[in-house]
Amino acid sequence: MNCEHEREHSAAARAAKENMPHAAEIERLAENFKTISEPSRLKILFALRHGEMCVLHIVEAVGGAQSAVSHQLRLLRASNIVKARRDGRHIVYSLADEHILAVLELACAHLKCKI
Amino acid sequence: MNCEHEREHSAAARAAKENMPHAAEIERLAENFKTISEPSRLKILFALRHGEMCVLHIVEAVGGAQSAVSHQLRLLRASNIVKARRDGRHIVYSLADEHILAVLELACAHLKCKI
DNA sequence: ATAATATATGAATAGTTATTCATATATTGA
DNA sequence: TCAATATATGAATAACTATTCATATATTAT
Repeated sequence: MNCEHEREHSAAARAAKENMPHAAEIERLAENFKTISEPSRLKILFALRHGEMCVLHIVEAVGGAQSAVSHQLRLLRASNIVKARRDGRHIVYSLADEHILAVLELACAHLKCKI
Repeated sequence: MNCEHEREHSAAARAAKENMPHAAEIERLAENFKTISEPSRLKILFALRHGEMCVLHIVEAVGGAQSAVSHQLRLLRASNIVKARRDGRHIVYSLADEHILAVLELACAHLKCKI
């Protein structure tokens, strides 16, 4: 490249290249963001703000088909965004850790929207 | 539904339903997360941690074709995740606000990965 | 053991998206 | 104005994903 900003910005470019996280970490991050980037899955997370719930209660809260919700829960679970425990014939879901809500709140702050 | 947890969890389900953010807000949120859920775009954000950069410097830092980077920058810009200003024949990009890095750091904390 | 309830899953389809290639636009210097 | 540099964009293809439908698995009560 042959850019006049060479002196000003190429140091930033070099630092950026040297400190770039490894591909595997970036892909894991991307995977996680992708998991929370679908409206139906976000709804599930907003629902679980109000406490743990079994699948049919989640279906009640977010709408849609049971099968669809189950598929989405599987993805959320695979990414460790929600956790599940069995209670009798129910599977009770809840948010996996405190980072989840914090990320949602930060994103809402960025968008200046109230949740 | 006919679930034994009716008494225990249905209050949470009702609260979840009543306090569910509007569809438009959820879609805006999802849109934003989707934008930061692709490895190539994440790389750009990690690059811009080190300061503002013009497109060719970003290309240098993250790799890939100029055209691809430009397309990705357009999406990041449309979601107000990066901002751009013209400086001569360059367009200089930077992170749009302090929430961006904060979200990345929270996500990294969740994944227990160091960035 | 059987029926009923709760949840999960495989396959198929329809919709979405990243990348590439070729080209267009915009700015500067000669 | 012309050439060179920097960035953006339209179209096409290939890869991915959400949803639906049908069905499977697991648990409990009778």
